Amino acid sequence: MKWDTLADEPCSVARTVSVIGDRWTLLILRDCFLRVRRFEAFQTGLGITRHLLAHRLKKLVAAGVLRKIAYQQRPARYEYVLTDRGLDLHPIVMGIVHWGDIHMAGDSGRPRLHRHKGCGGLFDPVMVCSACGEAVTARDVTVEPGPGALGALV
Amino acid sequence: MKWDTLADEPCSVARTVSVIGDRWTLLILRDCFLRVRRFEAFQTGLGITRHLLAHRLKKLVAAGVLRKIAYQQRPARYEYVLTDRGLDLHPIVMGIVHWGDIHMAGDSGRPRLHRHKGCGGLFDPVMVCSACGEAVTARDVTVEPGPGALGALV
DNA sequence: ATCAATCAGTTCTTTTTTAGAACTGTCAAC
DNA sequence: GTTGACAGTTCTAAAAAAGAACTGATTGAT
Repeated sequence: MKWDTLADEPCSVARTVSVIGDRWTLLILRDCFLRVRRFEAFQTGLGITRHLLAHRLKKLVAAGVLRKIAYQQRPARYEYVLTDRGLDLHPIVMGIVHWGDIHMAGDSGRPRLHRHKGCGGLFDPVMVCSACGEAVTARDVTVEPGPGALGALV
Repeated sequence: MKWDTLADEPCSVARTVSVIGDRWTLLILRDCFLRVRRFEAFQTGLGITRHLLAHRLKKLVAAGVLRKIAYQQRPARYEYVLTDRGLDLHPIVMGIVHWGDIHMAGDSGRPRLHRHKGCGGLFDPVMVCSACGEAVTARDVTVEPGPGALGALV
């Protein structure tokens, strides 16, 4: 399988992975949600090579996840900010954070805490069913082919 | 930055990404949640090279996400199944699916549907606040250092 | 008894990607 | 007019992945 064909698979996981399924991309997105916006800030914060950072940012812009906003002219300089499409990745990033908090935090505890502006409390993300509102775990879910399925389920 | 140092960063995203932040690994996990268990099934379904599949499975077992269960002796043959730790990745995978459903499904619609056994309905995953139960979006969240933070926030 | 098939890998070479460092160009401030 | 900030680009070397063939244990068919 070639990576450029991944986006064409009849699978939402494969399609999403074709956009964000790369280690540096996920770390860049983490920084985006932490309000990092500029090339130098990404580069020094992450330790990514400048070459790769330029490449990844370009890809995220092309995918509609980030957009460039000029913050000065002469020389033209841009900030990279999340689009609505990019903001929709928040549950994925929060899910990643939460798994790390639960399974990878050492004795010193979790590195970051999240506060919900709505209620003012510290919180963990909980996944619930859009139909009934109850919390959902892996064992509560069955999968069936949808209209966009082309063939076998797997 | 070397990838083996990623797990030691004071960041739950980096730590989780050190386990699952790779395209093939995410696709393998998708198949795990779809009840794929055997080497040949992963390999033919994904089109991954056998070399890489063996490597990724070994890594996931070492990380405690999958475990090997013998389904026959002579020759010894194993199935790879999700541990509890692996099942906890479900919200991440569902988040990935949901983003693809919303942003990458074409006119033919989403490739797969999910049914909640609890209520019997088709559903989308919704992320809510563990403190108040309300739905949470990116704009509703602020981040602060936790006990495991070693230094700067970003 | 022999042959083909199944399954889970391993081993090789070639190609692609990433790391790491240095370089370019535009401007502002000193 | 020199230095420094910023946002890249361009190299080469090292690492990872692709692609294909091979191993080895066993079962079932001929």
